[in-house]
Amino acid sequence: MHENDGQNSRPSPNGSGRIRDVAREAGVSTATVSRTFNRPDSVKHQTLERVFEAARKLNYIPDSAARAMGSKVSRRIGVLIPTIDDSIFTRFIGALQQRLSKDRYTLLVGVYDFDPEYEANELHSLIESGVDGVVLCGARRSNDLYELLQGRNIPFVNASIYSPESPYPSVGPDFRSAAKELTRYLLDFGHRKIGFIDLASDTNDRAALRLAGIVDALEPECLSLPNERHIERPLSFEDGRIGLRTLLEYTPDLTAVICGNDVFAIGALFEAKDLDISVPGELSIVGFDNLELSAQISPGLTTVNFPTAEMGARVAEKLLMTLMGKPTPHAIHIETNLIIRGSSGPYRGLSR
Amino acid sequence: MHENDGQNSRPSPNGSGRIRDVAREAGVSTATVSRTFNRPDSVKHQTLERVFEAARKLNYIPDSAARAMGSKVSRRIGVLIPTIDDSIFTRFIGALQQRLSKDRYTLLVGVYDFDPEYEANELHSLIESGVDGVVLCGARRSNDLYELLQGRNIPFVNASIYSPESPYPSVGPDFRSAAKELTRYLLDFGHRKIGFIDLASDTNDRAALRLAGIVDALEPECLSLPNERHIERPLSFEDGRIGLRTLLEYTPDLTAVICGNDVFAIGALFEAKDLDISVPGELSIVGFDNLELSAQISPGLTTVNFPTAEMGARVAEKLLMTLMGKPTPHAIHIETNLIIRGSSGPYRGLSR
DNA sequence: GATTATTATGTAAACGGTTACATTATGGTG
DNA sequence: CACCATAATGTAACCGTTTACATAATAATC
Repeated sequence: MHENDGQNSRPSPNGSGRIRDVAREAGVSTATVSRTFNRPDSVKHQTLERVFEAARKLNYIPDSAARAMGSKVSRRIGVLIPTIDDSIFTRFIGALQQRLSKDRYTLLVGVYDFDPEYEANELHSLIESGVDGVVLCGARRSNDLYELLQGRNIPFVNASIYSPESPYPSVGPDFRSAAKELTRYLLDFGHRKIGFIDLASDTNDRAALRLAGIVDALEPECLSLPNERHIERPLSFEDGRIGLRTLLEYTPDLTAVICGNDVFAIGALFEAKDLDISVPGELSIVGFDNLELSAQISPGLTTVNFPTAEMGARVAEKLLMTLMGKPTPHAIHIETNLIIRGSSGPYRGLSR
Repeated sequence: MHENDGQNSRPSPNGSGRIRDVAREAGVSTATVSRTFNRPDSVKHQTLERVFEAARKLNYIPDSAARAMGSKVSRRIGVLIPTIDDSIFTRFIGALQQRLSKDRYTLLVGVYDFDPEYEANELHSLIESGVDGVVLCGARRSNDLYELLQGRNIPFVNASIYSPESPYPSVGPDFRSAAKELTRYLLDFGHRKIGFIDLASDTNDRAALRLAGIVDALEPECLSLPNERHIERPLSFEDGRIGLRTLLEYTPDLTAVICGNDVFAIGALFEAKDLDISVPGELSIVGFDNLELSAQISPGLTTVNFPTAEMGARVAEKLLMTLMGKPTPHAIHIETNLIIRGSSGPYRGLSR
């Protein structure tokens, strides 16, 4: 009864009405074709085969825009990252992607260059693309953005930060504790004049937390972090070099530098080499993140391992749960651990 | 005459029928709202204002899926890159993105890990997302993919390769000539035992071209590149190290290594340092790409500068032209240039 | 001021799927 | 075998825009 009527069965002139073509070819209705792809177990085995065969024959690729329209769901997740030039973030989105694709979700990436205004733009653009959920980095951002998401009922997760006290869900490390631990490690080596290079802490809460953690460790020793020993720079190897030079300018007897991430730290390491400062003999340099490069370089970089791949998987899972209406922990802690390599050691006196 | 009728003017329960809400609020038809955003000069100034005001008030964000459905155009471009872990590609997509956004196009990125099968999957997924155009890397891929694109009339550009003789449009450097020039540079220093580390040349035409270029330079000198001096590895610093170790195992009197990209080269540089081989005294190491890191490291890496940011802009422009139906050159050449730094020099004899 | 060209807006039919609901086939029971 | 529960499929409305075409407003011309 459902066979081709033979008179209008050309597979559409150039690609229009496409699910209909498959339906006609297989001799079923469009609803059945749709079900075949979306809920195969609700379709009789034999019909399934016919539809698959027809789809294959016609080279059918469903139109996700139409799907999104029809179903009110796009199966797309958006993620906003501050930069794509730090492999810590590419690892993260790689892991996100991988986990999401298992549930047939697709990832849309927006990059905002650490600029809150771009971040807002990119979020709008993600929403325009119809994402079902959003992943953000950190928690510090304009209230407007949170309201935008909540107003549209778009679930989201703040990644890269662990903030149980925040009203918003989060998955990430406790940078404050990690920074404290790292600083303690340096203090135990006898370092007293410690410098700090990081991103701008006013727009970046991770940087602010690292700063707080350092102060946490310094205070019991009656030490502090004066302004001239706290440098904020944009992110690049070169800025790590600049950071170190600036620190040394004001504090020539500096004995240790904490860098908010390994990019700065590696830059500082290069600069130390060029300045003929022996590491760790005269200067200890430590970082955050544990990039692949940090293990390769020599001396190896002492750093705080930040398992962003694991974080990506956890974030994805949390978001997927939320999308399925299942409850999830409000804040998930990602463990970091101190990795000690050759770039740090006891203070051994200056040769400068 | 078009004012609210007052009885069903609630701004939609939770976000449905949205362009209608703006239309109602502004007292115009949905067509006018649509025109307001898409061809503002076809709308009377005063109406424009009213619509913008209404849109702002209702926090209107158009639904791009619906737009795509209605207009048959998504204003999305897809790009397929082999990896996101090499900053040469992040620079590239950054530049692409930037140029495309000027024309209000959005970029969708797919990563295929140098695996042709993934590449096919990702291309399907891009098409499913309704991209208006596609950017690929290199030209060597299954015919099916080309047919898929052509069958659907989706314009595309092969980036990272300059192939005027290919039937497909391309924008990129001439790796063969560049490799030849780089090799000549080493030969002129007296190097005769040269090793080569690169990606797998069977699936990667850029690697194949670099290989060909090296051979081009060696042949006139009656030299060749025996198998044991040609290593193919996946892409990572560690694989650069492995590559160098393997080369030295079979050819202990190696005097120079050409790496297909700077990641390998930097890995090799690290390995040389760990093996106490002086660079460039005992061994010259050169690469391709000119990463930020290659200038920072010491010794600085001699390499072939590959302006991927420029390439991104050119690729974007070519694709945009094509989308507007304007003719473009079939193949565009991106200039590379040799950057000489400290990692290469005359052969000065072994201490091994 | 009637007529015509031009500009601004409205009307309604697509676009390609999904899905609630209706209908038909299938299989199990007494 | 009539009856009913269940499984499989079909019908058609709907999602939020765009756009061809129709119509209304405005400007230009005589």
